Amino acid sequence: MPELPEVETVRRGLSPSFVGARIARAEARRPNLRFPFPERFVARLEGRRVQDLRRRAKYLLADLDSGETLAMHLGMSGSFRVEEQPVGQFYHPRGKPSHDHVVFDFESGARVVYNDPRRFGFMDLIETVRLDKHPLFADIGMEPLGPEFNAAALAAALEGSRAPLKAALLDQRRIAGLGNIYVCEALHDARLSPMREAGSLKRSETTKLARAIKQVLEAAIEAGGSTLRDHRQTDGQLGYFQHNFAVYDREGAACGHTRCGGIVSRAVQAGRSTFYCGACQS
DNA sequence: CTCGTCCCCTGGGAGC
DNA sequence: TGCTCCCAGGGGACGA
Repeated sequence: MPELPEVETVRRGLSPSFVGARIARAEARRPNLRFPFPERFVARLEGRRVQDLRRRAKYLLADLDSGETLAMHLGMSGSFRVEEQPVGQFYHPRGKPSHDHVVFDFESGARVVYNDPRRFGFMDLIETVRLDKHPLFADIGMEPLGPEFNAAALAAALEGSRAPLKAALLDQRRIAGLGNIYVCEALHDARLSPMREAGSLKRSETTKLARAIKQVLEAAIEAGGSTLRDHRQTDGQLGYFQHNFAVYDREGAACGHTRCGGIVSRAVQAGRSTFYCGACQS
């Protein structure tokens, strides 16, 4: 599910519950998600106050007053929901598995539940001062909404890459937080072919692309992210940026660019769908 | 190194 | 209805 805009939407939704709050009780309802939970996971959470809730790439980072940071990745299907009035312990509609895997009960009485049917998400506890050097974060590239991101920085990140543009933009070591949806959308916005060799862009093209990436991400955050099936804002609301997709999941539809007249195509790159307009993206 | 392929897992939708 | 097959927002482990 979640790319940068969805994770940022979740961060904003969770902040009122997390920041400044103390975790009175935590619960992991299984030993692992994609990876095992860290040693003594629950014990290291209980009694801790959350000092800040940040985002880096597609990770949520809750800084605890113990000097550790709870790093959370939502994988493909992870979501959080906030229950001001906890609904109950093991509510399984129609007996189906709930996929509620982690529960945070705060002193305030608020409950935050992490749900993840596919369990591609994971959580870890990392010493805060060493976070940037941790293997999960050491190689992650620049934030596209950060102050250091511009056409020159993008050009530098793509320089020398012989990979298709699509694959290079998905590579978290070059740029952080982009996924399949927003890469497709940004490339269409910038009228660049996903098949272009990443290192071959001219300066005018990296300028257009940098602008498109920022614009698409900001618009998606504004819309509360995109809900294809799983993504919810933490209050249960759907995101609605999917209604603004120009190409993603729109194979056969008309290209929205003025006077283009092209049709959206689907191709497979690196095992994943790429949506683009062959008429105006070059 | 850098690239492409496969795989982890569950559920939803299409097609028969 | 109920199969079966295909596909899905991420990214780590491989092998070439």
